[in-house]
Amino acid sequence: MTDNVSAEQLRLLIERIERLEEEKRGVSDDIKDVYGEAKATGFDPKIMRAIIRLRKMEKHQLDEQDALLETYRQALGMA
Amino acid sequence: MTDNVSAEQLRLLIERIERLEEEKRGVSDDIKDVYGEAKATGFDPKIMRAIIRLRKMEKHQLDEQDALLETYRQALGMA
Amino acid sequence: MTDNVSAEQLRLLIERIERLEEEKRGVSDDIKDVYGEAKATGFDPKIMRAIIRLRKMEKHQLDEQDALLETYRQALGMA
Amino acid sequence: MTDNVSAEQLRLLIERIERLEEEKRGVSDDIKDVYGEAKATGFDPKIMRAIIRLRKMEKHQLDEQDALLETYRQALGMA
DNA sequence: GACATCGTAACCAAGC
DNA sequence: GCTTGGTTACGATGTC
Repeated sequence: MTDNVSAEQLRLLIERIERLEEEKRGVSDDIKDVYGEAKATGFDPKIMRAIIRLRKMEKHQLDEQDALLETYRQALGMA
Repeated sequence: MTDNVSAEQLRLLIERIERLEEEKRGVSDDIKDVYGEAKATGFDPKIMRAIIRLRKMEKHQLDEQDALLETYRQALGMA
Repeated sequence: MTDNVSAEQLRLLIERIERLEEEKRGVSDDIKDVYGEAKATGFDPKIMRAIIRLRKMEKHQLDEQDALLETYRQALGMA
Repeated sequence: MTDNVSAEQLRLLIERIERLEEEKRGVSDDIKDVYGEAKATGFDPKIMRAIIRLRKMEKHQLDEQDALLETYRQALGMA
């Protein structure tokens, strides 16, 4: 870790991460823009967020139920 | 903040928090004990956790739906 | 788990856990309240948390961590 | 929102947001992958995060924070 | 004993 | 400016 090769490796990894985080921030900004656009069109962002959260939760709950079912199957030895 | 009164206040607040955190750790340990007991009785903790998570999510989703409904009512001016 | 006795046992265990988790949430809320009180008195919660963390942390762990961080910084040429 | 045109608009906006959020999740996963890669190479992800945080942080903020923390420590009689 | 996953806690930013 | 929601980071737990 003290030699130059490792330092260079570390630098590259960190820069890759920083670039990806920037990209991520960009997407976040895009999302914010869409909310702004929606608001300008007359929709209430708060309601939109609630709907999206609910849709996500419904999906998530389905996944959970599947996982639970699978867990039971394994517990019962039904590979 | 530099005087003794404030320092004493700060010390008391911090000690209260530390005591509460200890109490919290105690409850966490109790929970762990119940899982241990359940396991010893032959139940699978993993399944139990899945069930509890699901029950919590179901409740949470009901709350969300209520909140959404309320949001709509407000948006429509139906206090 | 298939017979009624086991099902009843399981139900009781799960309810005990759910009750304990609720209790735990209560203590967490108490902690939050103390922080709120501290903030209202003029103390900075963020710094308070840092202090509590410090008091909890073994000193030598702290030193180790600082040393490692320093090593990395030097490797990257950060003053 | 009550007529079909608005409902359709709303649907499109929500789907755009959901698509962007998925994209964002993808980038987050990429970041996680890089950390995993770094770990496999022998670097400590925790320290890497600390470095990235440092690089992001304005230096004077850092100094201020240290000074304040020091003030509190002295007030509490922590060496 | 190391890895991955999950749950929790802290931090931050946005909205009211 | 205060509060709330979202995100990130950390620690613990269970697994392989």
